[in-house]
Amino acid sequence: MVGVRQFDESEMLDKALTLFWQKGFSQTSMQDLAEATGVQRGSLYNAYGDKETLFLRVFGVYRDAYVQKMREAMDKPKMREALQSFFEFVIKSMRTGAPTRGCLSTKTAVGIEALDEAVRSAIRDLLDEIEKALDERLSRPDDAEKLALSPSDAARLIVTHTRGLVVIERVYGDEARMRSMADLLIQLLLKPKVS
Amino acid sequence: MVGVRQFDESEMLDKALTLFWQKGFSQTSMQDLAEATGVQRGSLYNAYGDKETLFLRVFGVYRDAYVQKMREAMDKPKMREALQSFFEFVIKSMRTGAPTRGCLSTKTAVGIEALDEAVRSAIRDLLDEIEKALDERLSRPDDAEKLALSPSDAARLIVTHTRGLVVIERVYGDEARMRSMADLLIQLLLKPKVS
DNA sequence: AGCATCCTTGACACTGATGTCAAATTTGAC
DNA sequence: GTCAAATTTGACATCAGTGTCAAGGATGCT
Repeated sequence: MVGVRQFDESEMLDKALTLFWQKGFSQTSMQDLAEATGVQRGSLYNAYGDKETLFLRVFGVYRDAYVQKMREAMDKPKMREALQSFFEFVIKSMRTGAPTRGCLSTKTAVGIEALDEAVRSAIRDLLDEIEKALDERLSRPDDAEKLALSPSDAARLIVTHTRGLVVIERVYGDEARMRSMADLLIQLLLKPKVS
Repeated sequence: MVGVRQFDESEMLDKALTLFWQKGFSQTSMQDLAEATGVQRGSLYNAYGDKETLFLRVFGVYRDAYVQKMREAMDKPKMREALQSFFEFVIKSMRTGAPTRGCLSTKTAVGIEALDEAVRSAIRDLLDEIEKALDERLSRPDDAEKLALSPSDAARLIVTHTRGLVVIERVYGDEARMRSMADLLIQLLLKPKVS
């Protein structure tokens, strides 16, 4: 290594993530990123080639952190608590920041029109991971509650539902409403066991 | 009336709607609109002032047509059929075009970052109308099926769920998956009446 | 210390967007 | 037919974005 990178990559990616999350992919310019990260535009182009490649790198950071925290949230013995905690994490994640940042993957999925395959597939991977984590958690038997659907069906339904919450957040900005929608779904999915 | 408009406004709005729906608000330029509608850019500026005002006008057309067709779809005697038909309409609406156009209101809601109040409120109105129509339909008693939630809760949950379907459509482009998610929700909401 | 290599920096070319405007044109009303 | 009012038209000003590049600057290795 001779000419060596002057900036801390991980720090830069974190700051870039904050910005992409806040503003969305299309509406974040390389100039914005340069200002927010303290790294010159030219250096970013030198390191990543173009905006999309940089985004994909940032998205990887986002995804890893997101999935890990989500799994932690769901790691509770009782199924109902696990689901409540899952939704709490999901909602809190969107409601952070001012203005609230929403959901990066959804913003990207819906915002980019010519969703090129690399980005689309990154988002798909994330949703697949979320679904998988849910499926695994829901497959654990629970003494007190019985799932109204198969774990895999329930997992998919929950994934779809969380995507809906994202949109509700954007349109109404009403956290109580989001919680209420989450509770209703849990209520439909879990029936107390009849002994 | 002295200097009179040369273009057919309703025809123009229809074509503009097609374009906005296909490409989304941000990614549709006035130039694009001029080409697609056959009306010069200057004329559009003369008639509407700016892009957002034109969009709001177009969105009105979209909304009226959407709500009307949705109400028609739900106008079936049996609740289950009404819901199936509702979801069929929603899904078909998104899956039209090549590439499929998705959902205009959601694209706009999630795509525009600095969602100015006029646009945000137009979208909110539409979702409110959808919710209201669902609530009304679900409030009709049904001989054979019993709703697992109150009509108003169910209506909101369905609205949220359809927003989720939009995102699934964008990410997976898988119509079968969308139908399956719709069916699962119907299944959870409707229990055959126990006599 | 010197060098090769990579990074950084600022300027640049290019493209495409929005919104403005004056001049030309159309057309209903008298 | 003439006129006034609105629309149409094409050119223009302005701005912001992406990506490129050459020159200058660091820095690890020998």
